[in-house]
Amino acid sequence: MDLTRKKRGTGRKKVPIEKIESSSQRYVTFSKRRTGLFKKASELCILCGADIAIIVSSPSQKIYTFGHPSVDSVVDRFLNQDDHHMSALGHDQQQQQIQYIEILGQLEAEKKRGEIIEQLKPSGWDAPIDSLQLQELQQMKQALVELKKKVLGE
Amino acid sequence: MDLTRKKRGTGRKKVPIEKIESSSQRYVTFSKRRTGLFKKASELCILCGADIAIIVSSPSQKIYTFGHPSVDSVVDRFLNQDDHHMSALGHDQQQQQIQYIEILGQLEAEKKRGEIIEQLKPSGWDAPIDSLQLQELQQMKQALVELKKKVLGE
DNA sequence: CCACCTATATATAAGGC
DNA sequence: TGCCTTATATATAGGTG
Repeated sequence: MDLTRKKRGTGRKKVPIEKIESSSQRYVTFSKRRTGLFKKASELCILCGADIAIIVSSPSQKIYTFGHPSVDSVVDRFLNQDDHHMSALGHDQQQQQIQYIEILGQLEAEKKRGEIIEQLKPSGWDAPIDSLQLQELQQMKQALVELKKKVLGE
Repeated sequence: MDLTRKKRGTGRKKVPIEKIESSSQRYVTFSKRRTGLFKKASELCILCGADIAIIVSSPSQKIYTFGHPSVDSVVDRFLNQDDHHMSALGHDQQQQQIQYIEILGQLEAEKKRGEIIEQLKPSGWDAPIDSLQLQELQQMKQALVELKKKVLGE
């Protein structure tokens, strides 16, 4: 072992959260991170007794899935939640989900400036938050806490 | 800053990948890791241009989802795969998925040896599902509202 | 494309407020 | 109940075989 201890590999470097242009590099990253994502999911299942279904569609349309106990069972439970009838509202709200991702990207791209904060200004956003959604809010809030930190100067 | 530099926090400790007994601790971990999982997913979406849908069912049956561009679109593509009509095979393959998780546990326990890994080869599976609706996005929306307020500076 | 390495970037388990 | 800090455990980008 260790015959010459020559430095193989230059170590990890920071990569901005934006689309990777090099297709070959993008594929490598996709492969590694998909594996990591599935591993994280399985750990969450085991540690907390949660059930999870993940469906990933690569740029080339190939589909990969992860499911515990199975993709079916989890998706099925999701469908049986109580509402098959809210499809009309769904569309509008999907935009919110997309926004979440875009905001992540924006903050990442311009975190050095404090100008972004202006752009995020909500006009008259206001909504009653009942206890049921409190947990969800907490989760999402946590998600951007560090981004906020970066924006305010990392 | 750093008036006393007293050591607050003992730092992260290793936690075995097995069910967390303490319900309160389990909840904390579930919350943190779910957030982390969603973040990883969003990064994968951005970095590689992938589309992802994640459905998580907590031990208490509460459902959380992540989707880009939306849970619907991804699940839909999943369903429309040319082979989603082979529901018969699904069952058999589900076993492999379960195995995947179990093997990860073993890996964690015996990672020092390099012989177990050969078995995990997740690829595309299919599932007999009809259609998918969503409503958790409502919560996402609420979350975003709160997040924006936070970013704006409380 | 897979397995393995190294150097770093990130995620997070514990505690303190 | 939440948020923040700190010390570590993990995940991974870049390279090699």
